Amino acid sequence: MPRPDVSAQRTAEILAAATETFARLGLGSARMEDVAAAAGVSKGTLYLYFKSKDALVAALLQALFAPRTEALTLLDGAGTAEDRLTRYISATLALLEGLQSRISLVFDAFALAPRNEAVRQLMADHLHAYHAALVRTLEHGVASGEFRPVDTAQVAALLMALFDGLLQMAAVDPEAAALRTRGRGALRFVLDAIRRPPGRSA
Amino acid sequence: MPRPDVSAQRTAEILAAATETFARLGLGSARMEDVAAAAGVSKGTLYLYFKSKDALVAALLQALFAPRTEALTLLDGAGTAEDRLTRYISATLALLEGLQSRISLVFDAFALAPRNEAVRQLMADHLHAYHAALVRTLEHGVASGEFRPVDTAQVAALLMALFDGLLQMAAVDPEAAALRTRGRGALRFVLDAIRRPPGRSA
Amino acid sequence: MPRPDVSAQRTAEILAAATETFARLGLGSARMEDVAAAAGVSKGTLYLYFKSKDALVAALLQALFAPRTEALTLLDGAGTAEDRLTRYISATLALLEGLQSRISLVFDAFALAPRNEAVRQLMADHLHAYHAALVRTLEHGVASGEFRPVDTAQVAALLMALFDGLLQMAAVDPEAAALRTRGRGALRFVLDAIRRPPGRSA
Amino acid sequence: MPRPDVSAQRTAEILAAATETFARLGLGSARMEDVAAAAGVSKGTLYLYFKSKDALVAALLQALFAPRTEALTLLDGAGTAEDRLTRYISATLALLEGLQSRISLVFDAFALAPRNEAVRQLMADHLHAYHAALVRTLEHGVASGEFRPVDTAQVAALLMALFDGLLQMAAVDPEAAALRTRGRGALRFVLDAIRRPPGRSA
DNA sequence: GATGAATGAGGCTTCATTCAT
DNA sequence: AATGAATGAAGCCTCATTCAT
Repeated sequence: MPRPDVSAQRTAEILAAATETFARLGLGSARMEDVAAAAGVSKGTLYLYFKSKDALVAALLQALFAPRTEALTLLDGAGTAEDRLTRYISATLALLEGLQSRISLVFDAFALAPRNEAVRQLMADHLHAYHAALVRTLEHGVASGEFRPVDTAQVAALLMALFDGLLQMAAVDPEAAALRTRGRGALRFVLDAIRRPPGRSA
Repeated sequence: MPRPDVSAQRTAEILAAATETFARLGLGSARMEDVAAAAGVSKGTLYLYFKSKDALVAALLQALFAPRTEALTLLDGAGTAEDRLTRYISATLALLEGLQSRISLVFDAFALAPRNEAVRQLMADHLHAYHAALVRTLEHGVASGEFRPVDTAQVAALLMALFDGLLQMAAVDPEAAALRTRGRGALRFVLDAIRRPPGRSA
Repeated sequence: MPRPDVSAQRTAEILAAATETFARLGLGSARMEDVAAAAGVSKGTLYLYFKSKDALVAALLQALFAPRTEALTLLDGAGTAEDRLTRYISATLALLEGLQSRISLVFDAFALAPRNEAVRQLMADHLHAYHAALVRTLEHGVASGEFRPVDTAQVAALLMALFDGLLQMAAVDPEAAALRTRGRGALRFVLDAIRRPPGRSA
Repeated sequence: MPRPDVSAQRTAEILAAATETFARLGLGSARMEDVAAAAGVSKGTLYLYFKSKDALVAALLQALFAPRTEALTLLDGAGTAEDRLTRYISATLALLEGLQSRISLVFDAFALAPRNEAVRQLMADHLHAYHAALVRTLEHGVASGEFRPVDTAQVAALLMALFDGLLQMAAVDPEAAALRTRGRGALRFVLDAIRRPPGRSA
């Protein structure tokens, strides 16, 4: 009776412990010893699962961004463009709130990006996928007559900037509630601005 | 008669060299040796002007945010609210473009904030002043009939998020031109959304 | 009826793998993991057959020197002293050529000797047996009138130095052919020098 | 009044301490901490003078072989070929006796050579220079009629092997006196063998 | 003030060895 | 017997900081 894949489980445990530890202490200041302690294993064990601190960080950041990238599929789901945007933003805001405690990792990642090709690639890929999905949705809305014929690339960038910016603000001044409120408010603001006035279409 | 304050000049030189060096190598990775070399002084001299690496970093971040805070005075200048916002954004975008090469410092600062009270305070103060100035300007616009009666706090947060978010995106995918273009586009978008329709007021 | 001693066979396999691995990577740099991989067993298994890395090394070096010590019996065989020396040298040169790829082990052993009593003893025993056998043979040659009445201890030391020295040179500058050629040349040189001139005895 | 070149002196001190320490404990087992303690400096200081343990070892081995290479100039001095060989061997034997306590370094070096290009090059260069100088001297002796027309390359190799072999034997069984005695005996033996019989030339 | 050699605490990583399965 | 995951001691190296000159 073989044990369940101990290796994969242990990998996940270490990744979770590393995420918590690096978020708490910072990518640069957290020591591998801290991660080991948090994971309840010895320092040496860490190196059975990850080649180096750098590799652990890379894996961790990948895991950190994966759900955000996955949430993008909501933008290609069913319903009006506005439905999709609303649904996506709800999901993302929930993610970001769950991220709250690990938020400094995102900034560590941004700070690291210019000097770490793996990290830079990871984030660039995420941002491009993000932008492309938003553009698709906005174009769908424009084509269906839901939205005015706006510059979709521009508005997509604006939306991204908006939400990333909110995240940034939340990091410095964490009023947990505000993030969700402001996020929804920001979306409503943009939708109001691009929505085709109902009467005009007649 | 003592020479003009040589000390102050040397302090500024070190600060400039530190800014360049920390931006290039990262707050965590840059060594005091690197800063000394960039400043053209010895390592020991650094400690005559700054008590420690932490103190140097704090001073540097303060200097980094100072011009952005100063630019806020443009929001309280003369002219319509739209004039002021436009003027302020132009100045800020110019600052940000000048910051381009030091952009990762901002992320380092954000990453550091949760674990360094001095840094956190610095950034919180900046954000609060920023927000307050925007709110004042927006309220002025609403009062003067320039803007529709929007939730000024909400729109102020939105504008801040917008510009910080653009900065963040520029860091990962630096199309130098895009920052200014997108910045102006974003402002226009928001202004279009909040501007009172000219005919309606009649 | 138990199978033929599986243990002994496994021990030999591990020893062979260890020899190859330690020769390739060096006594100090090769890891038990490397040996295990080369032997096709797990790391743990190594410790079932050898108490420690040190014990494995000791066993390995013993095995490395054993054939050289065994070859000494050729010096006590039948024939003239010159026959015996020639026969012995041929066998030894063959051994050394077979050793070629493991030659660095010999130097590792020499380097280890002053700090490892077991190794020092092993090598000292070998050298003493070697010297004694050469002296016996040379004395036989002198007694039989084959050789001039040389200082046999001195010539024995010289012969040993000669062959070990050739081995050393081969390690740094491995012209495979040279070892055998130079070895035979060296023996001939010495034999020419100590052989009693044929005419003189009349 | 500038101090005498402190740096060079400190470099030499560290090199001396490293030589002693590595010889005593072995290249692989000695820790940088041991070297630092022997040199009377801190671990960090070592790295101001040598980039890494490897670099320190390389420098040390270079310094170890340098005097032996320099002694080769004696082979190109004045006098008969026999004079020169005798003079060279005396000098070398003196060196080797002085080397006695550091002899295991030589074997460490031989063991390292196949896996460390810098070391291999160093030793190969030394051996080639050594061989070339011996050949020149022997050819001079042959040309002047001092020596029989022997195969000089072969005899040169033989002489080198002889002395290196004696060194090797001394390492395992260090009878300090023996080295010098055996060394001179070996040289005399070879000279007797290659010297042109005085009567024959008539 | 200025220097830069020296320090040593501390981090990352390796690897011989153990032991539960 | 065999395994290989886990351990943790120990080594190399870095770098913020000090201080004698």
